Amino acid sequence: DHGELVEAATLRYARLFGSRSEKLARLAERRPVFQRFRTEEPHLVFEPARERSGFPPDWIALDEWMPYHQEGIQTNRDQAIIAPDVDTLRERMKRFAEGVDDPALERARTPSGHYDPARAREAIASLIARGELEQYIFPIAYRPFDDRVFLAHPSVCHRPRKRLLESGEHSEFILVSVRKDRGIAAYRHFAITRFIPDNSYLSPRSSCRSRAFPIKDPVGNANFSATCVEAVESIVGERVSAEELACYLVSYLASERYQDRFADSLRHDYPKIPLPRGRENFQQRVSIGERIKEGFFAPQPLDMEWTLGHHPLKAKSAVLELAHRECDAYFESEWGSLLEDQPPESAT
DNA sequence: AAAGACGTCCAATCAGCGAT
DNA sequence: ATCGCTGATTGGACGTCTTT
Repeated sequence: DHGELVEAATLRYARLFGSRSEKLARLAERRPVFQRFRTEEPHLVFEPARERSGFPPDWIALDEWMPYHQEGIQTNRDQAIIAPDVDTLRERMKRFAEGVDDPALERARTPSGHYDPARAREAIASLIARGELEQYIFPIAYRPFDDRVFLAHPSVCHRPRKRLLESGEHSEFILVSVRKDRGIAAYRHFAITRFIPDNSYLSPRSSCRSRAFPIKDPVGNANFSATCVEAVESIVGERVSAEELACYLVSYLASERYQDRFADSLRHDYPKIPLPRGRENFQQRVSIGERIKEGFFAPQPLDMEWTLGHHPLKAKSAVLELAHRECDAYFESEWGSLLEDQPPESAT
């Protein structure tokens, strides 16, 4: 028996950046390097207190807005079963079935605890023999602005996500986000795709997997909770479609202002979005969201550096850039008071 | 049993940096 | 120019638990 805990230990935190000598110099300085902090209920996390308050309590989490959501495709054999087009994939699968040499098939020929190449080869051969191979070839949003096709057959694809494929068939577009992210890079984990996303669409890190929120569920119904739809409709005063609701959410999710302001919360769970203030607010946000959506599907003539998820990109569509600015400006005008929210006093 | 969720861990590769 | 080191990136393996 060590008695009851009377006093918590003093916790101090520092993270140093730079070269070795810079770090040593920083450590050698007299002034304190470490930041003291207190842990906070309920989780008593060993991290300095959040700099800012999180989402306001009445904002609604994305997974509440859109009840059907799933992780993206995880093939475990990208090289073999993902291809730029159907012909390439079909020919490659023929080579796989026939045992013809092809460096792209190396993974598919390597056994692992969860994968038997011999069985996979048999399964593919039989698909080809029955003329059914193409029934399993689907488009995939592999990486940002890099759509491809993949073979959604369980013999070769670790997680083909059958239900997600069905959703994708019904959905005009799909929102892509993540549940959490431990990294230190800015939170930029939001995209709109035409096809169902790969698990690593936003980031290859397994702790930060992409999740698809299709606007229609696997059956083809609007993928929005009845509660949320009713709440929005009573505020707006008329029926709203799945597309409109999705665009409304997009007008928040795509804003870098929003992403930066709530970065701490976004690292721990899904984004949250408030109900609209009124009819006009809803309509304006829907129209901003529509332009963001168009921007994601437009050609990319702008030579500029930006980040989507953890992927640095070198080109951007002019439509998207304009819509992003519009998004930020609107967020600022609507939620300026939240942006001014000062960090709590931190002891040093 | 299969599919889904969600972690840890791993290997290959590469970039930056200071030292040799 | 090369070497060793750190750390990030990338694509994946797999354990464990839950849900279907």
